[in-house]
Amino acid sequence: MRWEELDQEPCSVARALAVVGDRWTLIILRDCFLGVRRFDQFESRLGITRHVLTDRLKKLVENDVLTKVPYQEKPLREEYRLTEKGLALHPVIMALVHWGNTYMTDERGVPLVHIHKTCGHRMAPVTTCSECGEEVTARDVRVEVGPNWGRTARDLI
Amino acid sequence: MRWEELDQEPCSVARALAVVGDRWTLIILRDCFLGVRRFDQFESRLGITRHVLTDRLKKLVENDVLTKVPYQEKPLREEYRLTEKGLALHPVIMALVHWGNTYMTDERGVPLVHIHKTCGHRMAPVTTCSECGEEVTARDVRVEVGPNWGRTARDLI
DNA sequence: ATAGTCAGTTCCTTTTTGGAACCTGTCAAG
DNA sequence: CTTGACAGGTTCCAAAAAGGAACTGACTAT
Repeated sequence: MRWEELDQEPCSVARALAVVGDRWTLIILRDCFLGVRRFDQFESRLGITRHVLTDRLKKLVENDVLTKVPYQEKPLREEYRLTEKGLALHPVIMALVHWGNTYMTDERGVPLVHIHKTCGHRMAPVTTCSECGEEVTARDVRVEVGPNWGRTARDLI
Repeated sequence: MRWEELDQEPCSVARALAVVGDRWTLIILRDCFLGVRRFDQFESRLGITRHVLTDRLKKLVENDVLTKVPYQEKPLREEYRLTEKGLALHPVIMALVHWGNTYMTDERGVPLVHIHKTCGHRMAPVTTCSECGEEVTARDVRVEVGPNWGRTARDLI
């Protein structure tokens, strides 16, 4: 399988990763969630090369994760903003931050903390079940193939 | 910034992505959570080239996300299993599946569903606050730099 | 008139993938 | 005792992607 064919796979992870699964995209999105919106801000913060940045932003716009919004005319300047689809990636980013905070810190402690505006506390994201509200871990979940997907060789083991 | 320098960044997302942020790693981990353990299973399911697979598995073992466990001797054969650190990535994978299910499905509907063994229902992952238990969205969270991290140019905007 | 800003594009080099073939140790069948 | 299969790689080369630096174009400020 080539990387470009990933979006046709019968798996939501594969399809999601076809959009956000490359080296720089999730870091660009992290910055979006921190409020970065302009090309040169992304460039100076990330140290990414300009044409890779151009390419990734274009793909994110094509996939409706970001939109270009003009913030001035003459000359036309546009900034990149998260769409609803893009905002919906927030749980992914939070889960990554939490994992990094838990397993990848050095002697200086956690670099970033999340504050829950509603309750005011420093928080960690907890993944819970939409049906019963209990916390969910890897061992509590079974994965099944969706109803309209025959059990093909690649669906499961 | 080069990709290899990412793990020194003062950001947990960057550090997490230094380990799992490349094209294939999260798809390999998806398969790990589905129970795949052996080299040739990964290869045939993913269609990944063998030396890229070798390299990714090696990096995951080096970063303590997977361990090699012998399942036979003569000849020695080892399988790859998730460590606790690896299992802790489950919320990331679930969040990606949920996002893919929400935004990337075609007319055949969702390819994969999660069943919560504890309550028996088909579930969606909900990210909640560890302190107050309420659901958390992107707009409810403020990100702050950790206490031992001075506010350097790249920390925030 | 000169310098600076923003958002790219172009050109060229280095690194990383893709694809296929080959290797090694062991067992099992004919 | 030769052949084939299997598991888990390694080697080789061509193609694709990323890194790095310079250039462009449409302005604005000094």
